[in-house]
Amino acid sequence: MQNYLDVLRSVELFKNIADGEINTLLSCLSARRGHYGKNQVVFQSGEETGSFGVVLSGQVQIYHEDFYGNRNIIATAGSGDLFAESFVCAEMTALPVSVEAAAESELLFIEFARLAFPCERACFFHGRLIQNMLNIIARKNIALTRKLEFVSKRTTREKLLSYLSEEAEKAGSSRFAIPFNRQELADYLFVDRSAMSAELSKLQKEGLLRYEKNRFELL
Amino acid sequence: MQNYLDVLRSVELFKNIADGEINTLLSCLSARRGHYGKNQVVFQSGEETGSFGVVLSGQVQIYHEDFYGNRNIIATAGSGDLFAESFVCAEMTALPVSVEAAAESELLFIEFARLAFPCERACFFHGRLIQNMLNIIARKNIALTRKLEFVSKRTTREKLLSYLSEEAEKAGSSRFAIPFNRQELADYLFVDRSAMSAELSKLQKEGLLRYEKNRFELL
DNA sequence: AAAAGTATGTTGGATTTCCAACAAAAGAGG
DNA sequence: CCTCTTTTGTTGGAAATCCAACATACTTTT
Repeated sequence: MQNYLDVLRSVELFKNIADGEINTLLSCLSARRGHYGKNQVVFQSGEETGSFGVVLSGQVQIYHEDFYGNRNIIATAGSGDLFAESFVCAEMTALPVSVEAAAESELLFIEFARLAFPCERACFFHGRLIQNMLNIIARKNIALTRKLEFVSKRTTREKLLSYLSEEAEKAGSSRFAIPFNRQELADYLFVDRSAMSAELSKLQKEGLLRYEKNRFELL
Repeated sequence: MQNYLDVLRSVELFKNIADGEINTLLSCLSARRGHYGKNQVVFQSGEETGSFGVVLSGQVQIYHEDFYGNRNIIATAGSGDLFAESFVCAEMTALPVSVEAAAESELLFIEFARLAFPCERACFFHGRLIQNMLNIIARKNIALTRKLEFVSKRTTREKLLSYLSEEAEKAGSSRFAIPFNRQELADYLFVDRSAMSAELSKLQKEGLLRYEKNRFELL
């Protein structure tokens, strides 16, 4: 695992755990490592698993296939990210999604039970780990709720304004930068890029907004 | 607290904790109780709090006010529900939302730190509680992701089909009942009720679907 | 500096939603 | 059984989105 120490250090789940402890921890958790080729299936929908994953290198795609066989990409996880952790923490019996390597990937699997229940050696980090996990999932929760607030709006204009207004709030200023380019923002808000671009122009013409690249100002 | 024992029993956070233990637990957590009149503010946006709430009776509304002062209702919590738990578990410094009593309510407040860190008496239930909390938040997470998958679709038709297709999958059958009436479903999918009703008729006419009341069949 | 590639803005027509108003059906209560 | 209320379905016009295509500006590469 030595060669992935820099990645492991950046994994939020291992926050506040000293480098020296990570190896102990991984063996206590009996973490397994696996190598996956591009497009190789990691988890199959319907499968039962007590383990979640950590991406050491490469990238995986989490997707859902509906009744008609359409594949819906729910998320992608890159180096340092967790995947399938919510399902495992919710103690779901069967996975409602599939996971596939989007590129050649090195993955780490950790059993939830090992993480959640103190071991006989009473390793100190179990408490830390479960708290980190709670933190991660709670943050994801907040991000999802936030996004849902934007996309609940009916028009592109309203979506934009609610998004931008919250970015302003977050920045504590009416002038702020956003972490998206136009296409990414459109994807995030589930709208058409060109229509969104047009709406942005309109908002600027109407004097509600000023922008240049990814820097905005609400007026 | 005696008079609320039946509610406390139904609180998911206290799952797998014996009735007899609940009083010990509440005092170990130094839970505070509070009475709120209708429209009284429980938490103010921007406020710092280390406590989350449990609704013992009545109802609270969690909402967000944007740049322009529009109030956005994010959720309502009724008897037995938690509120503000994600923010506290994410260790956010300031609340990004406000909470207000929607009716005369009896609320319970629990400090996250008390819940997460074992006390000097090493009460056994701390581990249980934090695991329950992880479970609750993970489930909410899954529900939010699920909803986001539906509302990410551009047309009412696609939203309906993806929602119904997942309900079918959940039920393990192409015949299933949904927990919403038309208005509720429209609100859930963020679409217009009448347009959705029309789209449902159309789907039925086209032979993709059969329905009656809240019972559906995918074809 | 030229060329290729990427990001953003603009426009018009087809499609879809939204909105408001109304009709029909179902349910609740007296 | 009748009345009142709620739920669901229907319709037409206004508004908004989507889509495709293209123009322009900006970046990166060679």
